[in-house]
Amino acid sequence: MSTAQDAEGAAEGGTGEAAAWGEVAPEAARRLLVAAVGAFAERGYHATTTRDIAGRAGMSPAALYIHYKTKEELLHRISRIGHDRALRILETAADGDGSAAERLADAVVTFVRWHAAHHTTARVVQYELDALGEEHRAEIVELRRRSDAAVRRIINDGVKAGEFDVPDVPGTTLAVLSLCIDVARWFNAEGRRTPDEVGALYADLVLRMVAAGS
Amino acid sequence: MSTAQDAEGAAEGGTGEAAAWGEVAPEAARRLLVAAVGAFAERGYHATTTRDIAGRAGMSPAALYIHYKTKEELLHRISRIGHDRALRILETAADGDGSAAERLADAVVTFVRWHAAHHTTARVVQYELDALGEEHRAEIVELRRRSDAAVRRIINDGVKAGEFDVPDVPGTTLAVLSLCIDVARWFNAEGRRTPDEVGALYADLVLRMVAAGS
DNA sequence: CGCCGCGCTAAGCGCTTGCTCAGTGCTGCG
DNA sequence: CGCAGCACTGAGCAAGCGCTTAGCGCGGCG
Repeated sequence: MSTAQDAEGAAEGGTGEAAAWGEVAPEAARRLLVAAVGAFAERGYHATTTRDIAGRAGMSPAALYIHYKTKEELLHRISRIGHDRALRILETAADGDGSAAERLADAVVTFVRWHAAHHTTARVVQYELDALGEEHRAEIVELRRRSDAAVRRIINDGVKAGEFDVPDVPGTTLAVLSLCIDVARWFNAEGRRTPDEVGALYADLVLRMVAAGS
Repeated sequence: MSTAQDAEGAAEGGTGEAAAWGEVAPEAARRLLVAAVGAFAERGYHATTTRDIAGRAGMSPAALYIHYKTKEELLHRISRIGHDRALRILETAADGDGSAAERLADAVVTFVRWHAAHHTTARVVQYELDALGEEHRAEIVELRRRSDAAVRRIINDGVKAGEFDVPDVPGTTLAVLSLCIDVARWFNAEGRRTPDEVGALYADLVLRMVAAGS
């Protein structure tokens, strides 16, 4: 059985922050992107200067503009890659072949673990949407719509199969995604919980929300 | 029986956005504060200029500095008032005299309804913490710690009374608060759901999370 | 060897930012 | 009426912003 964990595992070989961006080339562009993720996550997009990003990447401010047209394009690249990964996690789980409860638990465990393990990236991806330009934001919003659809599909399947008791499917879908996304806001790498622990806790809570196994 | 709804009701007479800031005087200072809430919620603190705020309040940029020392003080005032209100809602519910399930439902309904009805204010209050200065942030963090304690107290009471089945009380407390807070991010006044509907939906979901009545 | 092309830097342009200050008009008191 | 007090404005300062441009150093090719 293929699980959403496979999607997560296949997406990145290592566990470090930079290792997750292996697909970005050339190396200087990747360094700038990783620097931007760190700066955006720490201070927010608007409070981050191009000098800040270039400095973190060990380059002069002008070097940024050889690889990216604007500061906003950097944010768009980060947001696009992050949303692609998030969507793949959820669609892989939704397309799995277990019961609805198994697929929902798989989706939550993997989605939450990614938000916790990559909470700096996730914070930028989830909370800096408004800083994107009109067209870029529209593209990202479409990806989010598909993420919502994937989770709703699992819950709908569970209701039809009699596994779940969910009076308000769209509302519960929204709440589940909201709960998982907000992990990026509060998760602290120095805290007591590991990403795996948070994933397990949240999967349990979400299964209770849909009243699975009652 | 006194409920958290009383705390919410007593805090503000009307339903409009400006009516919620009745305690702020004089009138010009209140107008500036309401303008700042709108601008911060729409574009974020760092993307908002003092000219923006003054313009919305129908004043010149310099007028802002008669009532507030800095732009950051404006944010602090908003954050302080909002956190006070949120804390009062949760503590009133926690100190109520119903069962743990009733008090938890009361807390969630009222807390969520406030986040939905005042989602512009709540967005600033919940998502612009990092923009505060060192000392101001420490003051606000303490209020948030007390909010967490209020919710944890209700859940602990429910566990002791045998009403709830909660393996991880701190983790579940965190999840409940996170779920409610994130309402401020996605709630849209033009959307299909009213604050009351979201409050009722969320109270149901949270009671399921603590396995009340199983 | 000579020199082309590419990645990068130093310097800086035009503009906006948070914030200041001298001065203006209006309100209320004698 | 006269003037003091105060909320407020017009103009603008120093600093910092996103971004541009001229030119430098260096590796590869004829």
